[in-house]
Amino acid sequence: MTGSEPILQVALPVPVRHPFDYLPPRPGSAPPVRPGTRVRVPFGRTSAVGVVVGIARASAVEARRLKRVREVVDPEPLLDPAMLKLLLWASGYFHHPVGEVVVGTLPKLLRLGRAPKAERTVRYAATAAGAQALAEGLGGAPVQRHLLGVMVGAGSISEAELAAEHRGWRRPMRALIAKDWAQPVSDRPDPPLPSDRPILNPAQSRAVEAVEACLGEFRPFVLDGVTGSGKTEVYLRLIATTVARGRQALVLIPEIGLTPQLLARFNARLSCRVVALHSGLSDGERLSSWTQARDGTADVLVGTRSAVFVPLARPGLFIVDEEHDLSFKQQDGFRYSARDLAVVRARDAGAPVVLGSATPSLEAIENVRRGRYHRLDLPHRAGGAAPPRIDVIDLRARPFDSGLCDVLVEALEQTKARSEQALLFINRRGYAPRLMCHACGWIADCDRCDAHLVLHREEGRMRCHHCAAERPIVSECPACGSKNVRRLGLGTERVASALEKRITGLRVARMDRDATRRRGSLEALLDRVHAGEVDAVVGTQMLAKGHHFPNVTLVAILDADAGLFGIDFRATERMAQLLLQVAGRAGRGDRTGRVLLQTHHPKHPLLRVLVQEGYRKFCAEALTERHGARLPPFASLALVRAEALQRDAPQSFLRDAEACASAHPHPGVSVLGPVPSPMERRAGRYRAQLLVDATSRAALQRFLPQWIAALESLPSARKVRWSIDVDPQEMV
DNA sequence: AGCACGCCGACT
DNA sequence: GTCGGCGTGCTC
Repeated sequence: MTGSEPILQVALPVPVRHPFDYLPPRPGSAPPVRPGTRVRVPFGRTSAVGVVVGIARASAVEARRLKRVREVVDPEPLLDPAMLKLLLWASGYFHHPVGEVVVGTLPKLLRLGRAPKAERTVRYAATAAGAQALAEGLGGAPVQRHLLGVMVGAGSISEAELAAEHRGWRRPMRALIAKDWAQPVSDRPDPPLPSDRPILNPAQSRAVEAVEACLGEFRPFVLDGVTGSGKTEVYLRLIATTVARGRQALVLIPEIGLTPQLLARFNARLSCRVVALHSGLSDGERLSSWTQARDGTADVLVGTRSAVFVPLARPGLFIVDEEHDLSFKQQDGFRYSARDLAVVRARDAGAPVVLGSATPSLEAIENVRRGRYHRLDLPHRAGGAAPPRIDVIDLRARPFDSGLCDVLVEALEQTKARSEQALLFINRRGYAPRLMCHACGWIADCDRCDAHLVLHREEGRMRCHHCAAERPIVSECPACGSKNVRRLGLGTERVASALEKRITGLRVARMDRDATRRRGSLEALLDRVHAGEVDAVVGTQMLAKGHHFPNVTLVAILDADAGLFGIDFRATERMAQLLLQVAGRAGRGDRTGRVLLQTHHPKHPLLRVLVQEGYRKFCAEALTERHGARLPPFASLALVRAEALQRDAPQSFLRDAEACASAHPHPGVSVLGPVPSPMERRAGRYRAQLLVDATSRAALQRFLPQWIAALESLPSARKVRWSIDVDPQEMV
């Protein structure tokens, strides 16, 4: 169909792989709508906000079925060509519907059609009278005096900071304002003066100089720095230089609870405007950060993976901290890799990208070997602290109780005697991961998943860690009536309570998702550890991630076996990274640390190489293995997952999918499966998967588009929910 | 994703 | 006789 009017191709937030064609709002009249502009369009029986992604001269849809754009939302395109290009590229590469990518990654308020707007943050400051009243110790309730003190100390304070000081701050603030002791101040604060810069060590200087020499051109760097070697300091210098040259920096960080600490450090050190984007923000705050980054009123954007989709007015530097971290890959819906997209963005923008980690991913290491990425080493801990000693403890030869062997107990007692602290790592929350009848072998299982229920003693419940199921704890076997029901295995709760019994006076804290669920409880726990009110912390993954505990000199990994025999080919890589990240918590400051690693497999080759020869050697061996097995980074994978309430539906769909692939073979592409997922039933649904193995990204991307089109028209596809995961990180 | 249409069970 | 269950199909 060819018409005289242009056709607007509009991405709408629906799971449909193509954009929808519309006619412009008024024939001829209004200025032409450019790509990147939001429009409100009639859609089915309702209306929707979408983004114009292209303009065509003709449409494949019959002219009489074309509707007209109802309203142009943006006077100027919301998304610049660079961001639109990235989004369309991501939609194509990860094979996710264009509307869910282009519209779905916008902040909620923009999705709803609101104008981009930098929220004016309201701040409060003490008046001169207030400061005087405080100095003279004049009346006022304790909370009022506290808030007054904070305002006098900090100059001014935002609503968010006030909420952190005191939850019900509004009423006392009103009282202070009524007495003319405080007043709202409208404008944003002046950027703080940078505090003193630490002197860089030679390795840090070399890293900074190497990247600075490339500002203004695309160059990927891997900043390989052991824990405590001062990677953040390198970032700060690079950001300062970038901003001084009039450019912006984007810093991606993993999804962990220490964004506020990192932001505080950035704010204290950078004399420019830093905004954040993470899960703790309100919709208004998200819109504000987005707008400031896009308009260039902010110089630095620090955020978790979704921040990779925020436009920048003057992009100059991209940083991905802890690039090996899994949280950069979205695990549902639009399964993108923020780390890889940051590299694509840097290339498009002609800017350097720095991928930092103490334990770089095998992909990053291989890219260095091929000369595509440039490696920067920070081999020494800042301040010259010695690396921790790692002792492998053979559990086979030794009695141990609740995960605590004699060597560990003794080490804990010595640590406490020296008034130092210990971290104990166990990758399972709850009290015991199984409840079993000793008489008949019955085990408490989830009804809806292929998983055991985990006993949570404090709550008095058994909970499934894969769905919402929970039940009260039974003391009698429901199968045979025996009272001999035993709690098997270890979780953080059990280890913590065993520790308290075993070592009298030991002050134990727990750090896992259960213990830190409440807002602010993680911060409170960290404060207690820093204040020395805790001798030992028992925790999960969370412990591994970047918290600074200067007084910790002992780290124990209670069950190093868990990751040695995983089904996922990446299990050992993950295990190695986790071990080193946890071990990195030991011995900061001027004290040497010690790491105890409990295992039943002390001779396991992974442990031996890792402990005796280090991460580099481990990676070299792992890469040799991957090369032999033709696995990533020497191959490119995609995973099709399917799930359904009927047991056979996922497998029969995937068998049809496999048949489609075999009917049209592609060079360099093979399809393996289908196989049931490692946990076949989850939340009441049966799941299966099909692996696509290609010799290269190019081969994979040549194969996928037409194959996916074929899958969409399979009758068996309508009996399942299916999705495709390009470059899958987890095979679950 | 919404939101309809469309045929089969328990209620006024 | 209706209200409503969620299977199936479409949205330019």
